[in-house]
Amino acid sequence: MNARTPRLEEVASLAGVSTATVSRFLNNPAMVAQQTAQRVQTAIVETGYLPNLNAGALASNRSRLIAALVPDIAQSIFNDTMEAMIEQLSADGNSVVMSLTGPDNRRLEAQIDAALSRRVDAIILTGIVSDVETRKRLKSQSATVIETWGLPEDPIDVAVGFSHAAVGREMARFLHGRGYRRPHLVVPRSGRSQARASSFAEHWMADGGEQPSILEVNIPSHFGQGRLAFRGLADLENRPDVVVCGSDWIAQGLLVEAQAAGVRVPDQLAVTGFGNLRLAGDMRPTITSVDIDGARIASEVHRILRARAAGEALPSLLVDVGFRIIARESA
Amino acid sequence: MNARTPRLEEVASLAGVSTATVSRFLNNPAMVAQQTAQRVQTAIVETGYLPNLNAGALASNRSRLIAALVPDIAQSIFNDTMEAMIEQLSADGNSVVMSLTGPDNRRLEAQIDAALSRRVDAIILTGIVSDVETRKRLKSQSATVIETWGLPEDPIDVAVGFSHAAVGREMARFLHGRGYRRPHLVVPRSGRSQARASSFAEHWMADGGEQPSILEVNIPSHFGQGRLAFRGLADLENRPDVVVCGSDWIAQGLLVEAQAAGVRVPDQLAVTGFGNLRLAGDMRPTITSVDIDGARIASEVHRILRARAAGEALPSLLVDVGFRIIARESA
DNA sequence: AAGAGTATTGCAAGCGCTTTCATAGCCGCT
DNA sequence: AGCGGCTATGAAAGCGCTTGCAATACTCTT
Repeated sequence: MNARTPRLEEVASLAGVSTATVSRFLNNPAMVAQQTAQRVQTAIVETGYLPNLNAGALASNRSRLIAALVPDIAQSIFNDTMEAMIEQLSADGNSVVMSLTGPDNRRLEAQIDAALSRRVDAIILTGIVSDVETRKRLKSQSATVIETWGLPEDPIDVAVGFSHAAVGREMARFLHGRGYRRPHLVVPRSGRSQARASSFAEHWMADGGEQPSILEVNIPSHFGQGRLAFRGLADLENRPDVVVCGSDWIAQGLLVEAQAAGVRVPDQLAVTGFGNLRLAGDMRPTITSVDIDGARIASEVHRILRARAAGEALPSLLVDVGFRIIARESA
Repeated sequence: MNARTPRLEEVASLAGVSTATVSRFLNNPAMVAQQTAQRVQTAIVETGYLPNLNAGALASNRSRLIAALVPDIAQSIFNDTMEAMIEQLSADGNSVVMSLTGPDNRRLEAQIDAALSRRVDAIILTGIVSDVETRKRLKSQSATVIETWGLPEDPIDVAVGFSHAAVGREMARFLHGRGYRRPHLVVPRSGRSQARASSFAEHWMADGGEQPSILEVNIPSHFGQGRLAFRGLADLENRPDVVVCGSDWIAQGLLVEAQAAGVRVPDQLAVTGFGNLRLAGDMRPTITSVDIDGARIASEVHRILRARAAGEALPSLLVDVGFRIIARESA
C-alpha cells in the first residue's frame, strides 16, 4: 500500500519542469528562476520528496560523505573535537561515517579501503600515526585527507592542529616559572604524547633543570592509570614536586589517589593534565590543563572541505590552531 | 598521470569474465565456480580494484549504511555501546554514520531526513524519546528502526535494551536490603532517568520506605553536577544516607565533593551511579553502579540487521538484554 | 539415449540522479 | 530589423553497479 518513495521525476512532472531543473533547484537554487523555484518547492513538499543521495553521489562523483577515523570514542580525548566536527559538517549536507581504529592501527588499512569504497569526499585522521606505507597510499589517492590534532612535518595532504612540541616547551616553561623543580612525566604510549614529553624534557633541561623521570602508560589512557601512577611515585629516587600527565583522566586519577593518601595538592604535589576536558574544571582541586579548541579545529576542517569542494586552492596546507595552558588550582 | 580508479569492467575483462560474475564474486562468492573465483580474485588484486559502494547501493537498493542517532558523544553514557556498535557493524561491510541530536531533539527531524536521503538500511536510536509525530513518521517508512537502551511499550519497529523500571525496582530492593533508609535521587532530566527514578520511588515506598527526595539536573549529566548535588544535600530536611545518582559521572563528582568535605563514603553517606563506566571501578572508593552490556546490545542489533538483510522474520521485536547491579565500595 | 535437474555464466535493463550541450526567449544596441 | 549576450530550461547520456532472465554445459535418472 505504501507508494514507492518519490523520485525526482515525480516532482518534476508535478511542477511541470524537467528533472534537470529540479536537480538544479536542489543543488544550486540560484540557477533557477524565482517562479519556477516556487513551483518546484511546492511539488517537493507535496510529494514528500527526499533525494537519493546515493544516486546523486554516483552521478556527481561527490558523495558528501566524510570518513572520520579515530582510535576510540569510549574514553577519547578527541571526543569534543569529533562532536564539533560532526555537528559542523552535518550542517550542510554532509554525513560523517565513523571508524574506530583502536589502540593499534591494525584495522586501519581495511578502514581506509572502506572509506574509499564509499568514495568519501574526505578522510579525517585524528591522533593517528600512520605508518609510512599507509601514508604513501593515502597520498596517492584523490580524496582530501585531513590530519588533525598534530602538525606533521610531512603532511599527507592537509593538517589542522597544533604543535605537540610547542605544548611540551610551554609546559616546561610554565612549570619552571612557577618554581617547580622535579617534574615527573606520565606519558601514554602514543607518538603525540611522546612528542610532548620529549620536547618538555628538552626545554626543561635547557633551562637548567634535571632530566625528568618518566612513566609510560598504555593507551587509551584512563582514570585508573592515574591511580597507579601515583602509587609508582613512591618508588622514585627523589620525589617529584609536579606530575605532568598525558591526559586529564590520568591527572584526575592521580589526584583522587593523592587525596586518599592524604597528600595535599598542589602544596605537596602538583599535577597537570592535558585536553582540558570538562572534568578538569569540575574536579576538586581544579586541574591545570592544556586546552585544545576542538570547535576551532572542526571549523577549519569545514572551511577546508568547502574550499576543496568549490575547487579553490588552499592558502595553506598546515593550519595551526594553537593551544592554551589553563592554569588552575592543581599546579 | 593517475589512471582513473578501476571499475568492475576492468576487473572483468582482465579476468575474462563478465561484470556480472565479478559482482557475484564480490557479493556472494558461493555463486561462482572455484576456478573463476581464483581468476577474479587475481584480477582484483592486480587492478587494485575497490568497489564503488554508492553505485552498488543504487543498484541493489541496499546501502550498507547505518545511521546512529545519539544525543552526544562528548560526555555520553552511550559511548561504550556506540563503540561496540561501530566495531561490530563495520566488521562486515557496513558503515555507521553518526548524527548528534543534542540534549533537545530540535535537529532530529532534519537528521532523520538526512539518514533517509542516504537510504540507510537502518536507523539506530539511542536514548532518544522521540515525540509522537516523529515516531509516527519513522513507523511509516521502510528502513529498519532500532531503538536501544530502553524498551518502549510501543516500539517503532525493533528495540534492544533493558527495562528502566526494572532498574529502579532492583536498585530500591538492593539498597533497602543493605539497610539504607533515606535515599535521595539525583535525576537527569531525561525520560529514561525519570522512569528509573519513579520506579525506584514506587518500589521503595511499597517496601515501607518514605518518599525519597529528588533533585533534577540538566542533561548531559557530568561531574560538576555531582558536586553541586552534594552541596544541595545540606538543604535537605533530613539528611539522606544514600544518594542514587542518574549517572556515574554525577556519582563521581558527588564522591569527590564529599571527600573534600570530610564526609566518609559509604559510612556517612553512600552513593550509587549508573552506567558502570570505567571510572566507576577506578574511582576511590569504587562506585556501586548498574552495568549495561553495550557489546551485547551491539551484537543483538547486529544480529537483527543481518536477519533483516536476509529477509528473515524476527522472532521478537523486543530484546531485553538486562542489566546488573555491580556492588562496590560506595554503597 | 533422452529427459530432468543443477551449477555457472552472460546479456542487458535498470537504479535515480547530475551535467554537458543545445535551444529558446529576452534584452539592449546599433 | 538584426545581432550579441544573457538567463532559464530541456534532452539525453552517462555514473558503476546489481540482478532477472536466458543460455549453456554438465551430471544424474530412468
